Amino acid sequence: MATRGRPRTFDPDTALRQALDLFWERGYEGTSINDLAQAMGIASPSIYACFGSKEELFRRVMALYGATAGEPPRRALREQPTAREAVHAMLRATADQITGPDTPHYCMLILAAATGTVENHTVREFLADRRRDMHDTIKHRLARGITDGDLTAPPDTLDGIARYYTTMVQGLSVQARDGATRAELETVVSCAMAAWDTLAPPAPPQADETP
Amino acid sequence: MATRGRPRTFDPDTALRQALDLFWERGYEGTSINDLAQAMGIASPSIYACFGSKEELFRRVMALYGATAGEPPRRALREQPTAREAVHAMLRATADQITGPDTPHYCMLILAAATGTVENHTVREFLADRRRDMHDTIKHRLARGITDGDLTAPPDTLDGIARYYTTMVQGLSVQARDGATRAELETVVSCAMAAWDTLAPPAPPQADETP
DNA sequence: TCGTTTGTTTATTGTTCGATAAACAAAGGA
DNA sequence: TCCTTTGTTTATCGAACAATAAACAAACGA
Repeated sequence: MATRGRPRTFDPDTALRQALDLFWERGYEGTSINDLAQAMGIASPSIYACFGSKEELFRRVMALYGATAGEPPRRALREQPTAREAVHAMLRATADQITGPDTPHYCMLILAAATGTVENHTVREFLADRRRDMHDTIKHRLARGITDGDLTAPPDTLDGIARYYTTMVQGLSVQARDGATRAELETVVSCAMAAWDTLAPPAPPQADETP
Repeated sequence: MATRGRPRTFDPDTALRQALDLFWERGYEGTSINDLAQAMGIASPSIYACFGSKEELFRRVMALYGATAGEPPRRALREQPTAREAVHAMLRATADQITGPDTPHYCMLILAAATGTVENHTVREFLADRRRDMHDTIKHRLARGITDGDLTAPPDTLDGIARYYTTMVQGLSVQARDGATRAELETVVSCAMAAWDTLAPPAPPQADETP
């Protein structure tokens, strides 16, 4: 049972990318179905047939956003050899991402639905959940630093340090939204990293390592 | 020419406070005129007669917000004796403010209109202007620290340091919105202050300093 | 070819949006 | 006592909102 019925005249992935562009620019509530239909090049019934509802479309869009724009900071966190380098690279990747020439200057996850009507509460909480995931991801990376031996912070401080750098990422998004340049964000990142050695002193004798 | 015509049956200041409560909860676009009329206890034509339009009402509300909720952080910045204490107290006052028991857990200035429809662009820029004022205010306080002799940072780093602490304040708002407690914000503030001595070494022969 | 299935097109649905017109009410000035 | 002024009340305005019903179109299986 493969292809019964009239074939679709548009590519859902392409349409999703076009929806992403518009949601990114105007946020969830600032984007109407009519605007979306026009940007996606289809009529509104096709949106509902393919994606279900405005909220479901937005969730699909956010998945795409996470897999594309959200990937560089996450990769930095994952691939850098030490916790310090990982956090630093993540902050720089974030600064890059939110000052790109072809996209709005902020992180969708943070500003696309911060406040709004009562009826859209579930959408805001959906984004809030993803933001809380950011904190967990950073915290786990710090814990890995302890396991790897490149980080010697007291384990009970990890949550606070992770929250501190999460807060930085979220603040950077507001800064970029308000017109801060990439260079200005770099100074902020440098300040944020200046706290590192106080918060997490480097491991003293790093001679022999790697079992 | 004093009081001609029918006297007003409501107190504009009280109505403004009630409008503040609702705008604070739902943001600019999330709050409708009907909602406002109900919360203010008057009919919508009275809103227009007294305040002009939704946008003008919101600007009045934000002035009230700045004079009330916005005052403690500003006062901390103004009244603390050293730049370091001023910034630290400002961060703590901000954390207090955005985790209060009777108000939404975020700063209106930062999250009440982050994204939205094209037609409300002027409202978003109005808030963005006020946020840029935050940066200027902090920067001037740092400059005063140099004049007062309690701060020995290179003058060309003041903008970056000010932007760093502005970014912190803005990030804290997102954290509180997502449910971070006052205690959790305190750990973030501590981390933020850990960067201070690296960024701005304390003046050597200065008498006082209180941890 | 014909019936079934699926997608698109067209035309709306009822609701809510910000904002007003018109009628009515309460005050001062003459 | 009118007349003017100002505010409230009532009833909307046209536009935009998210979401659909119904009619039409294009594919497959038989």
